[in-house]
Amino acid sequence: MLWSAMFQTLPGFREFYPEDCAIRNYIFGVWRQAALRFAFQEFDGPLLEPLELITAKSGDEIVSQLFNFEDKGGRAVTLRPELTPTLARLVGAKAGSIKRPVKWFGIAENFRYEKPQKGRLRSHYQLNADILGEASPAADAEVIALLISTLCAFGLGEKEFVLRLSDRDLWLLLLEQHGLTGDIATGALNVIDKMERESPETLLKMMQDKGVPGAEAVLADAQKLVACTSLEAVEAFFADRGSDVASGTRVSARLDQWREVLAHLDAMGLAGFIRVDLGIVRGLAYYTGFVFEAFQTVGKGRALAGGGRYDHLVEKLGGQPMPAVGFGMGDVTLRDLLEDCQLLPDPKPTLDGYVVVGGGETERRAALHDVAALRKQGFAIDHPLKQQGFGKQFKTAGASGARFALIYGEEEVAQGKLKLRDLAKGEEVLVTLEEAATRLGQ
RNA sequence: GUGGCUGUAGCUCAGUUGGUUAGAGCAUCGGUUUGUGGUACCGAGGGUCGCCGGUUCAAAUCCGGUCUGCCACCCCA
Repeated sequence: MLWSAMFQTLPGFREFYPEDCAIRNYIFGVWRQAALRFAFQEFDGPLLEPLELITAKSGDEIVSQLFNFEDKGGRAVTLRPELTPTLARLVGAKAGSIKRPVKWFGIAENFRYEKPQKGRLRSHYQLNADILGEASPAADAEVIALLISTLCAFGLGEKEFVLRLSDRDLWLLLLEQHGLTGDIATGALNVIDKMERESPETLLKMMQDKGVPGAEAVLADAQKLVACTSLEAVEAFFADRGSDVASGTRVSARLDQWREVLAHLDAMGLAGFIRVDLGIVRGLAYYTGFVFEAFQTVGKGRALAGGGRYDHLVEKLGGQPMPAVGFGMGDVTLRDLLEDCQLLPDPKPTLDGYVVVGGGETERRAALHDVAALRKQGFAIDHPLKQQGFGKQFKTAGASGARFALIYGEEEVAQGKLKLRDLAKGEEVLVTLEEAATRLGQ
């Protein structure tokens, strides 16, 4: 109590007692296994990065949300807020010699200096998976398939989440047809991103504040596009509004890419998860094509993961041009959801045996010898660290969750054997160490 | 960053209009039980009532501040 009164955990940080750590490891394990099955390779980078690496990607405004400081060498550094800049640097540095496509994933602790709230802490873990060096929609589909499959590996299904698929290219084409390009178009996109939450009046005002000409017409079209829930509807929308030949050609080329992604996912049996939803824009300016979000459809609607294509980022961070697509999935929201759906595994440790020892020094030595031998063979064995009565030891053995109690009393040790008690069934057998190992292995 | 709510044992919570030494259940530890567990019974440990200050003869209780957690906004890599 004294210590906890003197030092409390920093705001927005978590501590992992064994039960929590077991859950964390379970989540990491499922993430890793899913990514490896998709033939992604694991990588990692430094927790601490030059501040500039982050601002180069996201702009100077982001500094207010970073855990940044000056190190003893006078360098401006920051705890990493995400893994993508590190990835871009690693891949960019070897862009000329690396085998493509690059399929990499990382499980990283990320930090952000924000006011903590449930589901949004100052430290969280994230699975990141990215494909670099492949511009075709097959790469987008592969990444999306991994995202969906990963969530399914936890036992989640179509009832629990959907994947909302959108496209910044399509939006930019539409805005271009309205004569909007560059910063004005980006500003308009930021407003469109808020269409779900804000009233039409507010949106119009926001558009006008950003200096978007013809804001009313742009918004009217945007509403129609957001209302589309299928690719056919999107096609019809663009066909109805008409356009010049050049623009029309680019729209139809883009729609071909949509068809490819959807066909790919359909062939993998994942079509049921996909929702065409142009309402997803994602605030980040660096996304260049498809953007998507896994959105939970039970309980409180939250985004479980998000990502998209970012074809210019590697080049921007000093490397060579390299198309890229990827996603990030945080552990906090995911764990909350798994808890709500009761999909978390029993956190009890899986012990093979717990030793019960009676008598004196002879029995204790015999037990310790066997403990060491069984552990060496790969079994998880625990034993009492102090002399206790049999009753007490059996109580502990039962509570430990072990499958067997290994009993070393005077009678057993005198015969050079031990008694094996199946703690669930209550059956006991007198066996040698070798026989015990055989039974533990079954 | 802005606004609101919140805080008593490891956990869930009682605690009378301010009034002796702040309680319960669960959990933990010990015992009943130096050769047989989950049940039962007995017992113990564990709190400067989030922290600091103020009012008062007297504060867990009233007032102010502060920190934390939660909710909404902002932001969302």
